[in-house]
Amino acid sequence: MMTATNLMDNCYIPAGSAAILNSVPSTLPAPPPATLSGQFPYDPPDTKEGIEELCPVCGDKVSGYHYGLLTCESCKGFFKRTVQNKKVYTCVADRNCLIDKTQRKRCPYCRFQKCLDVGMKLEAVRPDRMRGGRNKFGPMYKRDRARKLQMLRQKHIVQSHCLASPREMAPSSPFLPPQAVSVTVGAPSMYSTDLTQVKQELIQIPHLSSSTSSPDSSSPSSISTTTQPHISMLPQLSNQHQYPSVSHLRDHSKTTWMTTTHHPSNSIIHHPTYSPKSYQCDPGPSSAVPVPLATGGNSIPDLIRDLQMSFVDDKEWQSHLFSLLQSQTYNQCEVDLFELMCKVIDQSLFAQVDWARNTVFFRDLKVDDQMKLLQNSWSDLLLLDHMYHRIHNCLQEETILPNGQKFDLLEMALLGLRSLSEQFHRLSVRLQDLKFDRIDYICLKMLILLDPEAPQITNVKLTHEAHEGTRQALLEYCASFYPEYPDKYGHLLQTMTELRHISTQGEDFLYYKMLSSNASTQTLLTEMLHTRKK
DNA sequence: AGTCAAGGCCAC
DNA sequence: GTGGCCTTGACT
Repeated sequence: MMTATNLMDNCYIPAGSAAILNSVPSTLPAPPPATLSGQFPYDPPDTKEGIEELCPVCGDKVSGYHYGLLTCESCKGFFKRTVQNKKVYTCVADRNCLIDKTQRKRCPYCRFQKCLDVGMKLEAVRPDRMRGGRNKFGPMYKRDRARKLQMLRQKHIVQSHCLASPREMAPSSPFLPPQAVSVTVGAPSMYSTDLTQVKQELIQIPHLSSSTSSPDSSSPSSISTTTQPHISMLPQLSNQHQYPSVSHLRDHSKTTWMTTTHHPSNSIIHHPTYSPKSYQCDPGPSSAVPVPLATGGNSIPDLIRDLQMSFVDDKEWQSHLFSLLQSQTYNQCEVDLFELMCKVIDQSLFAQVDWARNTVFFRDLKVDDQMKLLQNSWSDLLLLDHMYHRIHNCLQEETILPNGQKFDLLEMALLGLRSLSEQFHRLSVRLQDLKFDRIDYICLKMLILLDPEAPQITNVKLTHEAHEGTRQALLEYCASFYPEYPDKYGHLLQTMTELRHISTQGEDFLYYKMLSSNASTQTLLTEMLHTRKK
């Protein structure tokens, strides 16, 4: 429950975040109707046209930048009153009330929650109530205006080009779907339709709260704990924690977390509209295993067939990644890239948890052992995922976020340590030389996860048997399908040693960077980092 | 002097 | 309590 005393505190944790974790998200305002700019496409758009948007909280007309982003006058006033007067609201329903122009007055609790969700900044409300003047957000507003104008101009250029030859149009980033280049005006129209659809597909998916950033924040210490919980894949946990901790997972698991059956939507988030350009180089259906012809009539070992069942489609993996990035930057003028990286890694960890708990062997282990195994392997798994998707699905090194910022995907895979990229590339080349395929990837992930030497696991026997079984299956597979690579199996295992070498350095880097930046310890990521260093 | 994002005012 | 309009004042 939101309290008066912690409202202005930097560490304020929105009361609704936990509740929203497993509730139906309130919908974003409906996209504005498709309209044609008067003289489009012959006149360039002006600045004003660029901010003709709808309030991200209620969908009313925007009156300007207020507390960090473009909102309407009423939400501005509401946010100000709430923060200044330290209002405490409660929701009489399920903390997931629809907030739109006509219903925004019904539930102040959900309205304030949504204000925080979309990125309104508590710190922009002045404690001293001083009038007039400018605050630190001024430059951010300016950049955002410039960026919106530029995007609008680009859109007009692309649009005119598209009208001339629609088939030649290609999105410039995963966040700019072909549909975005519709005949509409205003930035939200470029994304809100997509997000609404995404959110509808996520109705069953529990939420994770997350942070927005201040424009000048260069370290997580300046994170304001407002949330953007619309898109997430997390189990609901404590009210007290912005993020669930591993220990929470442990407790919670006894009721729902580890015992729930796998639902595809829990780990697979469809992004309905965009299509990353990286797929253009995808030679075929990514979920179809690129299996070479077996010699001597051999078939894929049964175990591997079972393992394949728990793996999401490759395209959906990327789709999920870009959905996360999009949701974390939607309607944000500017985000702190380090903070964003940590958030995405953190949520990737939950995806990793979700995947692992549905895999053979692992699901038979006790929760404590499951946690130990994940703590032992998460960074290797993250790195291997990126490496695989880079090799087979043309995952880009970097991407342009919806707000125009550049985000380094490779740096994220390296846990922030960009200097490891050369080692990463070398290892990628080695794997490519070994004809590293999807089954190799699946087996290696399992071998990394089911490490019988992981510290403090109790059921060493089962873990060892699982590891041995997988190892044997991979060995058979390599021998049957890649006879021309006599020691493919052995080389694959060697690369895993190198993989760990890279991920360990990344972990060290991230650990000390987060430590020195006084980051929140209430994320799964920080908990994983701390656990490994204990 | 103009801009615009803060806070304030007050009819509803 | 809400929300449209007003006042303020740093910044350009």
